[in-house]
Amino acid sequence: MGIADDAVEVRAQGWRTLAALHGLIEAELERALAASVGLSVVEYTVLDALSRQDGWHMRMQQLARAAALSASATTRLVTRLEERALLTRILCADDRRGIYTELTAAGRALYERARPIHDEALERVLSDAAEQPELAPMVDALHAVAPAPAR
Amino acid sequence: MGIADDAVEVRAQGWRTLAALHGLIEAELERALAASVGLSVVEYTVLDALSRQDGWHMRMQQLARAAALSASATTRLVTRLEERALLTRILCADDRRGIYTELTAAGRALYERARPIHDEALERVLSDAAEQPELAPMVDALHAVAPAPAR
DNA sequence: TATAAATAGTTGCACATGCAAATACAACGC
DNA sequence: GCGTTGTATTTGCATGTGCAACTATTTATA
Repeated sequence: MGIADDAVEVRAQGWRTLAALHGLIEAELERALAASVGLSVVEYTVLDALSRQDGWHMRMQQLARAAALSASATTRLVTRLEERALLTRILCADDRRGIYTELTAAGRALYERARPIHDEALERVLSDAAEQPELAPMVDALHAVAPAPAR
Repeated sequence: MGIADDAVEVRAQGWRTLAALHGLIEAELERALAASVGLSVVEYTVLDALSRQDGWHMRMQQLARAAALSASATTRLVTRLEERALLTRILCADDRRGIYTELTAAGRALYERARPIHDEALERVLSDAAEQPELAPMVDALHAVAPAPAR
């Protein structure tokens, strides 16, 4: 087995590790958010993305990219959240194909309530994961990403 | 904003990055595997896990953990693969609740055909990702995980 | 031995997702 | 101006998933 094959095997192993950590985190966030505020992880992701726009709206497509969803899934996700009065659709005048979404007051309030739950769950699952030798390097890398742009 | 808040923000940002990279890789593997051998990523994961047992069987539960799926999803996934004659269920004599699964010759053959496709797609998507500054540290970490146990 | 508790796997059901087709609008070329 | 092409979003449909309830078997307890 040459060094080229080794590289392939290392990548495959790394991908399995990444997937494992991703699954672990997502499952824990899912559990915590569902139990406390009745949100799924994707739903939280949308509220988070919108709130990070701070009062400004987002188009469906941006939302789709932020949530890593298809266009159709995004449509229905937004519909769900709209039915719960957490956000509103806003037809935009300058490009009448486009649709903006914006958090309602209730949406912002629920997000504020969800965020500490989310953050604590994330911290919990990451400290757990850091103790598993095969996951630890991935956890370290997660902490070492470039900081978010200033708010 | 204190250093504690910063840590929270760094974790959140790291998690978004991890999720983004995960989504990127999964989408590309999905595309490549579906197009060439008609397998989904989870299906490939199962064949891979079974083949890595090299001739030995795996219980449903181990498979569920390896694929990060629920027990019920695993049942149906195994059923799908069994219907395509890629693996077989084997009732085990010593614990008659348990069910082992094993690759068939066709399953092993398809896996051998899928593996280079998978590995090339993984390499491709990782080199692409390595060029995006916000993803690069994560990609490096993926390459730095502990090597798999010798085969 | 009999009965209860735990474990492995499967099924009913509701639901979120992706793909492809449809709709509505914008932008470009003539 | 008018048709063509491209883009944004939505809907029909098929499918994969998780949860909870169920069956079969093992293990523990009295």
